[in-house]
Amino acid sequence: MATRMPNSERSPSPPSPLDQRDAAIQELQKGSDLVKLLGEQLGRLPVQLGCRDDALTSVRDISMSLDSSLYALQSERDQHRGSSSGAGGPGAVTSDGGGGRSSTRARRTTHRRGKHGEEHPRRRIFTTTTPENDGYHWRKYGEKTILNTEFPKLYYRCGYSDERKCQAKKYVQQANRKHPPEFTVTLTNEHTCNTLLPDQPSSSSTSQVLDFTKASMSSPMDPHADTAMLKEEEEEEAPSIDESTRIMSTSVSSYGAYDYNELSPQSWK
DNA sequence: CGCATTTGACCCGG
DNA sequence: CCGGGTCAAATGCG
Repeated sequence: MATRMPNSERSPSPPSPLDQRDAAIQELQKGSDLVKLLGEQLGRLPVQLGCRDDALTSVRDISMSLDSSLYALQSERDQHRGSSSGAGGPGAVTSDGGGGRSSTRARRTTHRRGKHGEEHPRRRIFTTTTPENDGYHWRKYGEKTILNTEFPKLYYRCGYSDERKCQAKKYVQQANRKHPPEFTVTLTNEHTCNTLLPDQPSSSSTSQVLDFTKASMSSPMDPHADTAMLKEEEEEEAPSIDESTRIMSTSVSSYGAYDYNELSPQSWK
């Protein structure tokens, strides 16, 4: 467990001359996150406001734009840094996966990925509080407890990966246990299927994912309203986990500076 | 009854 | 050898 990043202290401002592109990426990330937050805030507004859905639509639009720009920039930087390969992508897909305890196990001699260095697929890492509704259908295919982490990592894959050959994957891991729990979401392989789920907005059923069916919610906020009770995602762990709560005491709420890990096995602990 | 999730086993890279 | 990622049989839910 001596595997620690030599950089025990992450400096917010790297001394090396950052490209304008990197700066733009950071800002875009921040903007994307903020927009997501805005979307949540909007979503929690009373539906009675007719403009709410329109606003949500706009927010979603903005988010997608930001995401696209971010993605493009990151791809550019990625291939600039790594090899000069033009991103062939997972063209040859070996049918065999990892598991399969069948007796007949053909050893996969073909190199799945990772040529000579940095050929890893695109990887977008960000944090959000609502990993469930990003507009895609995800199918969970695994869950693993990561060392030195408090919460397990959940592995999702595009629901149409079979028919549409969509290799998009998504790893979700709870970052902290605060009440608006944040989740670190790692998104790999852009969606090749354009099967975005029915848009949330529109007039009709507004309760697609969030069940406000019985929530009267006369008042916008209840003083004791804290148990949001996420309809999915993340288990509630055993009640024996306490340890010392000294980790990450850096501020509560208010996020002026986010910590974006980029292809680095960094951990909070 | 069909589908998504669960969960232990397996495989691979470091 | 260990840890992370994936598969696929079993189970639960609609």
